[in-house]
Amino acid sequence: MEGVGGSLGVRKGAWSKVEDDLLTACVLKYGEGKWHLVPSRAGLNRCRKSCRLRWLNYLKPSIKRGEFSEDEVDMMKRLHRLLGNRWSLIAGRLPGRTANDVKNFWNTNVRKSKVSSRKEEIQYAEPKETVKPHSVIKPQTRTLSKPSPCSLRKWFPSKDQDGTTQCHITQPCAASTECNDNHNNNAKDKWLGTAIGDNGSNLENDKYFSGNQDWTLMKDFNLDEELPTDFLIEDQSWSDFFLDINLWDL
DNA sequence: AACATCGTCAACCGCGAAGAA
DNA sequence: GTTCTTCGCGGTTGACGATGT
Repeated sequence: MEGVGGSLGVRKGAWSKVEDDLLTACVLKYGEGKWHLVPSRAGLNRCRKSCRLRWLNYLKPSIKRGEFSEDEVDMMKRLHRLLGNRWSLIAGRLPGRTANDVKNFWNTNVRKSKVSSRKEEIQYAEPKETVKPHSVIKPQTRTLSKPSPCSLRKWFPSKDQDGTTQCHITQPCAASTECNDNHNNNAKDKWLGTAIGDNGSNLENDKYFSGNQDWTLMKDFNLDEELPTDFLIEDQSWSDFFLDINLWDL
């Protein structure tokens, strides 16, 4: 792996202490971001991607080293069941852990243990009752074509007069024409990140899905009676949907 | 001691999304 | 609307140390 790689003469492979020091000094001075400027600023013969990765996965001061605690592993399993291989989202809920750490840990420890210990997998990955195989939640359920106008946290679907599903906050959403099921993955991620308390939000916050005062206590709301069912995927109720993303119930 | 195999984890690659031009 | 650039992500690779034979 070591050596000068590529036709452009950009260095690849393991990082030296000197390179680490240069990169650290650069990021501390200029801050994270603008990675395309980092190699020249730091005086490194590395590509921007390599610089970014080295910082985020190894040099960043907040990174926690050492073994994963039982709690972390437990949380990881729950989140993985919820999110699938969304390592960055999972890592976001594990302070100090990077997506790469989580991914590596999962691929080595958890996967391995699943092979040798089918029992534990059943405990985490399958419902006790043999209903349907539990599918990993992919936020195709209700996503937004653009995250901003619907505001994601404030957004909520309802049926309009002509029968089309629209987004409403306290006022009809400005982007209502885009609020059908045709939404992109980034919005899904942001929405889901919001739903699980990304951005440092509190999972226990009962008002999490609010934005409209009527929805302040979502857990107490009778979802199935009040919400439009045409927004749900087949054979799913709103209760099912919100149940799925209630981490505290996992 | 020598070799083979396994496990870990840092690093690379390719792709898609988003924003700017 | 199209093209280009940048960023961020997940999948994969490969170096290297540990362990087994």
